[in-house]
Amino acid sequence: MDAHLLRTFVAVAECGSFSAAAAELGYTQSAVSQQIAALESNLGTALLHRRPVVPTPAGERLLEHAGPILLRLDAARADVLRVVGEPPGSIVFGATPLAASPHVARALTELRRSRPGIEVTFAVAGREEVARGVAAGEYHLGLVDGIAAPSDPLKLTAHGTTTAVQNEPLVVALPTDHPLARRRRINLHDLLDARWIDAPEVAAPLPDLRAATETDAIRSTLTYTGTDVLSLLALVAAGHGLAVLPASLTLPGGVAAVPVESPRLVHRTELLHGHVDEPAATTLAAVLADAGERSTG
Amino acid sequence: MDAHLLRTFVAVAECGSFSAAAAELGYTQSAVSQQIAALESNLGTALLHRRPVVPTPAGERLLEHAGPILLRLDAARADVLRVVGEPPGSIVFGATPLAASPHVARALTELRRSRPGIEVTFAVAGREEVARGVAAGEYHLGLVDGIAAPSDPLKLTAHGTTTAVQNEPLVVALPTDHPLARRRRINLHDLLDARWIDAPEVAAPLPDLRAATETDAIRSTLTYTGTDVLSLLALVAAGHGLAVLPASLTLPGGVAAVPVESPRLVHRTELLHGHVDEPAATTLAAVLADAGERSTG
DNA sequence: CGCTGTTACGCATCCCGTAAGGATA
DNA sequence: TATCCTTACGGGATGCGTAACAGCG
Repeated sequence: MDAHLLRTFVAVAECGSFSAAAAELGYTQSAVSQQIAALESNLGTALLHRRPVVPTPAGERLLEHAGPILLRLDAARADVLRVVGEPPGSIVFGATPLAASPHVARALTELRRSRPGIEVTFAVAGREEVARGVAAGEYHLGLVDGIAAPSDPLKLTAHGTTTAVQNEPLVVALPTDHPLARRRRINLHDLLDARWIDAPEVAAPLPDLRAATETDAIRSTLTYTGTDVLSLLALVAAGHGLAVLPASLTLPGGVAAVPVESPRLVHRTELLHGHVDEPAATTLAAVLADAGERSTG
Repeated sequence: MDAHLLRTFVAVAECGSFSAAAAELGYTQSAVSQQIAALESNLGTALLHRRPVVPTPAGERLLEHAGPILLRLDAARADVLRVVGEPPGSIVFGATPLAASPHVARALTELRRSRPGIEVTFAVAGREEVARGVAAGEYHLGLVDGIAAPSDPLKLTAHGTTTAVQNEPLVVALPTDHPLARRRRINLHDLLDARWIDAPEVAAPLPDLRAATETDAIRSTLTYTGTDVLSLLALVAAGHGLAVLPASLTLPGGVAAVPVESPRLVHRTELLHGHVDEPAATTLAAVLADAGERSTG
């Protein structure tokens, strides 16, 4: 099970085509075919159906491992190089939208204080991209949000250190003219029939809500893949569907927020960093966590 | 960064010798030398000092990643093979000592109920061994204990699914004639000057206590590497040192238990399992967790 | 000198690319 | 027939082992 075999296997599975994967990886179709054959022979089982190219159950299982393994290999390399290389002249800071908005200003203040004159780049991206980028050394620090049971960690495929920065309650965002908009609190089980907006990057991902409510009844007719929270809120205000958001978000007109009472969930923010940035990251995490404590009581 | 290069790197680092690692892996010394050279050239930095053979800082960092990567590769293979292979005719159940004693009987009852007539093997081993064995498919199920902040997960390098089974308070075990033995509760910070027994497999590991108390003052003059709890308690009764244990443990004469009030820590037990055993594991986890709830209030 | 790691060199293997073959729509 | 994956085959690179060499006690 060589690493590059896993890499091409992932590429083939993602592309759904040997030839497309070959083009993407710079191989010939023949080489890709041979590599997949080698992997299947090594494991003694078929991993892909052909025509169409779809993973077998065994292939699905391997896919679950392959991504994290390859990520960790990149993380290992990045980590070793960080030990050897000089400290970076600038800091690249990745954050998911719902993590960035409450924390970016404070993080910048702390970074300016601890490393005067240093150049900082903020990049807002999706959860997987931030986790991957921090592991691979492209970002020095990352802030990732998500929902979880109270005190549970986020389920990230992260390979550096993760530090909890903030836990805060959740709210359901709904149009102000929605019949439930004036409720004092709400139970997600009462909203199983509602229409949800599937906005995995700027709201609680629906799969997480399904897991938390232990049902797959939560359904959506509108998917929003962007990273701009205001756009999502405009959709909510226009009645296209509901979304679960952190309570601290300041909402524009037309959108009401009702605290989620059950199931017990929190919006959690975690700071990720590679090993070498550890001292700076520790104080940064402390500052952010302290701010989180104060703002959420 | 090929997987087998990592494997030989780990072996060399563990053996502290190229030739010993070569013997262990079935290579010649020359091959090992070439492999390490290839890895170092690939990463562009030295990983090992020679004579004596000791990891460089970069090598230390790589070592932190290499173990989990190799484990995960084994886990991936085991997982794929489980999908393909037939369901096992017998179940191998691994557990750490402090996880086994309260749960083994109940787990056996549940396994007998869910799979009548099935043959079950219980193996008591260290934390790393159980986590590794479950990932590699040698054990079908594993119970691992450890200490953690309340609701925090254990820090294991596990690659299957982990489910919390029990959280319970901690006690300090001390001889009945110890001056603090009649206290109603105790703060670990008051015991920094005490003498501790370093028994990582049958008591709270001292490094965890140091991390929790945020000091490295906790020191030990006696190490116990076995997996028999009673032997440790005999050492405690004889005044050789203190140990932190789960509160539910029934203590023999000569040993007193004082609840730990601060820092806030719990003794946590988690069930590990590979993917394929999921249905059985889920109900087993539920049964164990239910029992834990009842026994600890 | 004895031990251990490195370097040189030859050989087997592996792996990719080219090109031909076969299966499916 | 067109597309896509597989197979056959050749050449280059890789990687191991043998053996000679070099540093350290």
